[in-house]
Formats: sequence, C-alpha cells, structure tokens
Amino acid sequence: MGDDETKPRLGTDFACSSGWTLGSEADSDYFFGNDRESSILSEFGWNLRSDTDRNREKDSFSPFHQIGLDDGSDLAGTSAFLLPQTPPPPPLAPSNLNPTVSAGLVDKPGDASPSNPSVSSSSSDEPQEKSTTSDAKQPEIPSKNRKKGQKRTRQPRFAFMTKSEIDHLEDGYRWRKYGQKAVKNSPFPRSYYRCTNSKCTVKKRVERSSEDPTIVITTYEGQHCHHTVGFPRSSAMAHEAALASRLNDSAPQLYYPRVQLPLGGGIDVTQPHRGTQPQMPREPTPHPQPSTDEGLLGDIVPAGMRSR
DNA sequence: CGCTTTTGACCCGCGC
DNA sequence: GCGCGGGTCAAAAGCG
Repeated sequence: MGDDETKPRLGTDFACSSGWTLGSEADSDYFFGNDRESSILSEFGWNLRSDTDRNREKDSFSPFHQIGLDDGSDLAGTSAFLLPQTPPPPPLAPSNLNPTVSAGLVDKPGDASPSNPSVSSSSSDEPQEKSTTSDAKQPEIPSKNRKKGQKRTRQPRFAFMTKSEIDHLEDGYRWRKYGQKAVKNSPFPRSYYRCTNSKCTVKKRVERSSEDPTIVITTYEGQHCHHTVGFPRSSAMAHEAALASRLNDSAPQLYYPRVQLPLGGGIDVTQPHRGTQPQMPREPTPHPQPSTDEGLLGDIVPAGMRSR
C-alpha cells in the first residue's frame, strides 16, 4: 500500500525549520509528565523529569533542556526534554506528519550496559570476535559466540516519543527488522530494527505507548558510521559536526543517531524507504563541511543553546 | 533473485 | 536455582 507515502520522517532540519526552540516554556509535560511513559522510559534506565521536577530544579541547576514548539503553530505545545546529564543531548526531535512531537532522552554511556564492565575492552573485542563470521553487522557478540560471563554491551540510547499513526518513522536511514516481541503490560509489540549498513551497528526499537496508542516510542542505540541514504544534508550539519566533536570531548565515541530531514519544511514524507527501492533520486548533498561525524543534536539545537 | 519481514526458539540478565 | 521478560538469531515466507 502507500505506506511509504505516509511515512513520516524524523528530522532535525525539520524541527528547526518548523520553529522548534529550545528553552521555551511551552507546555510540555504531555509526554513526560505522564507517569506511565516515564516508567516505560525509566525501564531503559533513562531519566525523566516531569514539569514538576523541572520547575523545582531549574532554578537550582537546570538539569535539562526543553525543546518545545512555541510558535503558535499546530505544533505549539509539544515538546521534548533533553537531559544533558549525560554528555550529550539527544539527536533530534523527530518530527512527524502529525502535529506532534516528541521527546527525547539519553542514557549514560556508562550505564549503557546493565553492568558496564571494562567497556574499553568490550567495545573493541566484540567486533573482532564477530569478524570471524561472514557478517560484521553484529555489534554485539552473538549469543552463540559470546563467551560465558561476557555481558551484552549496550550502547547509549536515545528515545523519542512521537505522535504518529505510523510506527516506523522515516529517518533517512534504512533499517531491517530483525525481531518483534510482545511487551509486558502493553498490547502493542515492540519491533527491533538494525541499520542495513553492514558496518553500522545502530539499532532501533519501536513500540507504541500502551496508554496512548497514538504515541510511538522510538529508541535508537548506537551511532551511525555513515550518512543517511538519501537525504541531503543540511547546513545544519555544520552545527551538528561542531557539536558532535564538542560533545565527544569526554566521550571518544560518538553515539547520537543522526536523523535528518529534507530541507524545506519536512516535505518528502512520501519518499520510499524500503531497501529494495532505489535510493532517493537525489544525491546526497555534499556537505559543506566534512562533518567530523554524525551527531544529530546539531541540527536541532540552536547555536546559542549549545554554548551553554 | 535479492532483500526484507515474520516468527518461534534460544540466550541472557535480573529479581525472588 | 528458577522463572520471567527482554533481546537476538535464523529459517522460512513474502515481495518487488
């Protein structure tokens, strides 16, 4: 069917061009003020702040930032909180066809794994161990090859809550679904996707809020080591690159999933997404900057904000 | 034919 | 130690 035609895309470009602002006090606890959602997210080890928390803390140390729409548009009133307690803020504010929004949070790289034993060795060893097999896609050691006692490592994750009728939001990357599981306390299954790029270890999880079926919770894990498949990179990438490098001052590993939207107000929601389709007709715009790498926050976070 | 999705089985971590 | 739930694997089916 015309799934592709209605597939919304995530994108910071869109977010920016749509009037997203940071630090506004736009009403925003739509998602995060929801205990239910908070609990869901907290299951992943994320930290959420409700408006109450925010109000209580902002005067003291403003532990987080808020991304909100406050431009009087249909999107006004929606927002997302970014919790910078971990080095980096989230990738982007996903946008959607629906007037909605999203929220994002991050978890600490250090907390990435249930127990983060010598992360130093795990991150480099895993790929090697896996390299003995034909495909190097697995960031993690396949359960079968994984040595006993060797814990699964998990990369930093970032989640969005987007109001959409479509589960799998277009974000410029190609994903292959590798699993689906029923989630406890939720009538909706959770889908697992992996980036189709053989060298990319990014994973994505998509599930619907059990409380509000119109809300899709998308979780990214890891960082893309390549560019999007078809979206032209915007000038915002320059910010992104700058930010990414800065954010990674302390963290050698970039891990923000990069999501982009076509410039021009997030059009193109009709672009095909499936892998069998030829890549977007338009060629990826050569970025003005070599972009040190990915990290999508740059696209969404205004320069002023970033220099907090 | 190649790639993606589906889906049951299996593995692993964690709490009790 | 056991059971539960989350996450991943991989064979089979589906699709363009």
